[in-house]
Amino acid sequence: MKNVTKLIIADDHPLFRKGLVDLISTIPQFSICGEADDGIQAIELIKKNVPDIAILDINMPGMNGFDVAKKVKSDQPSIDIIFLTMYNEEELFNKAIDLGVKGYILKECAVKDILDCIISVSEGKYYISPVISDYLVNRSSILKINETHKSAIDKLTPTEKQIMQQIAENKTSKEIADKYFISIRTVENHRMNICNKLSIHGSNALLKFALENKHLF
Amino acid sequence: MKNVTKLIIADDHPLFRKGLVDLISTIPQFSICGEADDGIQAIELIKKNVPDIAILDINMPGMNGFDVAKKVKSDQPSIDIIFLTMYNEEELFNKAIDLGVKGYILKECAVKDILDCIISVSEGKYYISPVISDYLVNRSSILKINETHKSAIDKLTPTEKQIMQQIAENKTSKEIADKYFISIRTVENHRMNICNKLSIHGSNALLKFALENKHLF
DNA sequence: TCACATCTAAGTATTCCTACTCATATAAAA
DNA sequence: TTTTATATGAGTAGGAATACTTAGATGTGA
Repeated sequence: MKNVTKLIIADDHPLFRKGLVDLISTIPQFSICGEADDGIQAIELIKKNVPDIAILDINMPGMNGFDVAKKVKSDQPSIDIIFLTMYNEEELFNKAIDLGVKGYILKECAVKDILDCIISVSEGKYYISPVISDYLVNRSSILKINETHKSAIDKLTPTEKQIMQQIAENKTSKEIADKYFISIRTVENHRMNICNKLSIHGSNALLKFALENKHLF
Repeated sequence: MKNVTKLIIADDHPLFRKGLVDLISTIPQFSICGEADDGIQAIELIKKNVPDIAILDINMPGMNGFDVAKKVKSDQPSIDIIFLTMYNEEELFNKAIDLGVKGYILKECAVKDILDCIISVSEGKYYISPVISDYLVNRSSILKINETHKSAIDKLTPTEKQIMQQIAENKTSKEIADKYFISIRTVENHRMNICNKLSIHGSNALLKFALENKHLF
């Protein structure tokens, strides 16, 4: 393991950047080998100074954090990347994970969390902000929609819930019928009754609902 | 805010429970008002001693953590619940969130994380283990499958990706055709080409794939 | 006993998706 | 220039889901 971890910070807000630099400077284990105002400057600095970790703001002029991360990952894959962002949106988070980003923290996080993140990543671990829990709890696909549907789901009979489980596993009506030794028409009737109870309409609506609420049945 | 936070711990592994008790005892802010071996005992203790927070193992004999949490949430909803579990599975995690559980940590977590969790919950915040990041990264729906499919997705042409986005939004071929002023047959051809490129077969397979990989297009 | 919910099953019709083949136009690449 | 990839469109076929109606069997609770 290295003695000193070299960091580069890219953020277009000077004040925030200064705060971060000061914070990191209190830890002797880390040294900051560059600061960037925007994405393009970040790329150049990373190429020139070859840090261990690059801390990137997602929202920057010129190239955004994603563009920078993509470029770095293809040119210098050994450099770890931390996203430091204001946006706690699931889409962005998932995209970041897919890009191979090692850390994801929100700017609203406590100072301690930000340091924890940098330390974890420097130790080769992943770190995702605990505050993400709030977005996990608040995001539509888990709670907002579910709260609405949960009561409706309770209206389903045991057999109907069983059918929903099978639908969520992408089984066709025929497969479900064969599995439980009942007529395919019975399964189709259950499907229709479920659709009515849940106020679901349109083609494949049930499959979509079942996939999204899989864990509730 | 209270001065002392009362905790109950339910876990069927005595050694682990002792470790946890010792750990928590080092913090004067917390006091342990009960320990349980199994779910039923946990319920009784919680009813009798009325803690602020209940720390529950998911895998317990008799009633499991979910059963206990459900009962507590309906009888004494003001009591916060923390799940402490060996299982880092998405299904369990989502179920826990839906139950209104405030903390979710894995037993493999660092001691510090476990303390952070209890402190956060005692302050009214949610806390989900940073190590969850590992499961987020490793779980099939984000990486294992995506890694396999990502290369395949790159083979899609821009138009095909556009079609996939629409499919992920649950649009029918007809709706997509109308939106882009092209023939429904063109859309259907794109669908088929996409199916071939991704080696997808069967009814609704494309919809399912699109929903699961929404964020990649 | 009567009412109600649930599970079972079928008839009919429509819409949508999948599968496979063929064809034309265009633009980029070899 | 010839090939290749891409986007466009159509013919034919079959499988599957949705929509709506009707109806018998069973069990539970009032």
